[in-house]
Amino acid sequence: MARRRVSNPLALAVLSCLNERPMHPYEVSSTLRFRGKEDSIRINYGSLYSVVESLQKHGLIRARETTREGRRPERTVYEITDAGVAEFEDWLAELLSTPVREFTSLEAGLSLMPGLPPEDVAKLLAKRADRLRAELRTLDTTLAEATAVGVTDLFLVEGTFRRTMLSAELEYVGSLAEGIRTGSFAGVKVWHRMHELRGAGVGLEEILADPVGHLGEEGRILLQFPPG
Amino acid sequence: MARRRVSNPLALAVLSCLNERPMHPYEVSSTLRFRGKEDSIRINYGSLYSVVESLQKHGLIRARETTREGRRPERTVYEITDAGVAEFEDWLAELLSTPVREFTSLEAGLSLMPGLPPEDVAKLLAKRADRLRAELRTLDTTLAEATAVGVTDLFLVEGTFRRTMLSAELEYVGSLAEGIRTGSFAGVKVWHRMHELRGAGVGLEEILADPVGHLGEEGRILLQFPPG
DNA sequence: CACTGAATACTCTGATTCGAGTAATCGAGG
DNA sequence: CCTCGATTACTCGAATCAGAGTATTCAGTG
Repeated sequence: MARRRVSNPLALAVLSCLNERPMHPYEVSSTLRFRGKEDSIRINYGSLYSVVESLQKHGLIRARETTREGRRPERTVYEITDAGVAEFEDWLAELLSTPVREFTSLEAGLSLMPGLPPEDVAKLLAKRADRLRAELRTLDTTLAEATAVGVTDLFLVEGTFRRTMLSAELEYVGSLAEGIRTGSFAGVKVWHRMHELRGAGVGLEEILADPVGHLGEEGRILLQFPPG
Repeated sequence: MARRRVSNPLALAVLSCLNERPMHPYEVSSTLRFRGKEDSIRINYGSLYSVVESLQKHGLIRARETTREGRRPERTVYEITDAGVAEFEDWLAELLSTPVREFTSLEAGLSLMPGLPPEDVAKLLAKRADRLRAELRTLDTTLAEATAVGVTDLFLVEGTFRRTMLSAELEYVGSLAEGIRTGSFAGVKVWHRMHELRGAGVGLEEILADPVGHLGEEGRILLQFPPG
């Protein structure tokens, strides 16, 4: 997605609004907010105005008129260009069809989790599971309410997608927490022993220099695959 | 996560390395690469050096010595401070225990998908499903190979997590594509008709001004919940 | 009819991020 | 012994982002 002139998804949302009819930036942001898009696309003023300027610079939108009512700040109404329509369709098609590697904070956390003792990690993950369950409950009631009022699947798609992903995360996190707690998760013993030694004042560097000596045969694995 | 002085997850990875032993920045990056962390944490030089500087500025790490071999650029070796260790543990605990709203590009795409005709979207999503299947195959062989060499669960956790999430996404995307194709997904008819009219030269603005007139009773929903 | 809080409509600045670019060293091959 | 590509070790600048801050209008309240 780096090759697009304007890469912020907010720009796509702007194009989507202007594809409907000309608007001024603030109207774009209110429209998006009203339609609940802020739940799937980060909207903030700083980005909005720089994104609009950038879209204009690249010929994807053009200023139509600048009006001023009373002593209010002036409003510039923009309209989409043909190039803008093409970019909108192409970009949207790409977003839907092409998975991109996204780095989540949980992945970062998991990849560095050996930095905390297993008992702590198990507790932290269990807490996360609780919070995920709470989020899921909220989301479910929101979805149920919307359905009750007659909103169709089409407008709930972001919500149901989020539901799917949250629920997959919950299942993973829950069973991981359990596996660490009960020790069924392979590697917990060495992991635990490592923190025991550290607590006793042995440096990580020392342990890694001679894992078998400090941790027994199970530590051998660290020679090839050091922890994070 | 905005309240942390240094918010880039790369900073956490740096702390994690320095928690092991003092290193110079480039060594940190090689270590992380060698351990495969670049798959879960974005590592790039630009960020690395500014993150290191920022960590130093906030007293979480400190420069230990600056050496120079021959005419090579000089290397500054950093070590973690007590405050740094505390920050590392606290931050890691937060990452593991607290879900944060993350905006994925697919969510953005889904929330704006009414901008393309349903037939196109169904095809694009089917393509995505294919690509997800391919990614899953690759990931599965990687995991199988690692297991075969004796790597324990502990060091495969990022991979198995990614597997879970990919597979949940695949299931959702696959069934969404199918639902749109077959019409079992509620709202497809109106959505299709809208693009038919647009193709015939009717503006979106016009349609939205009188949805029932243009789309029949099913268009009524647009009065309350306009599309994206 | 003065006051308050919400909504309108941006502007500005500092911080971050990215990735291309630079420049030296080292080992392998012809 | 000379060169070529890989590795080491960063530097720099342009672009982007975030979000606090500003200034005006308007609707409702006492």
